[in-house]
Amino acid sequence: MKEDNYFQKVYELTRKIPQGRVTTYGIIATYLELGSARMVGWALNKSFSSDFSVPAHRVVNRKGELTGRNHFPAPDMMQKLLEAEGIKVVDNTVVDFEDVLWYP
DNA sequence: TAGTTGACGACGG
DNA sequence: TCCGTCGCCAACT
Repeated sequence: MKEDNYFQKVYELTRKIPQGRVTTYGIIATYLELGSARMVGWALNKSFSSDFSVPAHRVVNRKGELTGRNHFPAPDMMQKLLEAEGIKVVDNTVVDFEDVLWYP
């Protein structure tokens, strides 16, 4: 079990996302120099199997859409978690996306 | 060992 | 402006 691989870096950065804020796969990929946003999605997918403490619901695509909700235990879990933090979600998309967007 | 998949992003028509 | 295609790179089968 390597703790210093890029998967762990994604988890660590995701945990740093403040409550009530969101970020995108592309931002994480660029910040960690992963080379591809798909790697971030893959890492977060695996995060459910390795570490449930990763707030993956705060990571969306560049449009602000909750594309990852289908990979949660419940499809509406992601939206409920975001709304619980004060983020408005309509039609699986974050309202005022740029306003709540967080940069590392 | 090689091919396919995948929670995306950028670019072109 | 919207839709389709290509590229990214590691994990899985």
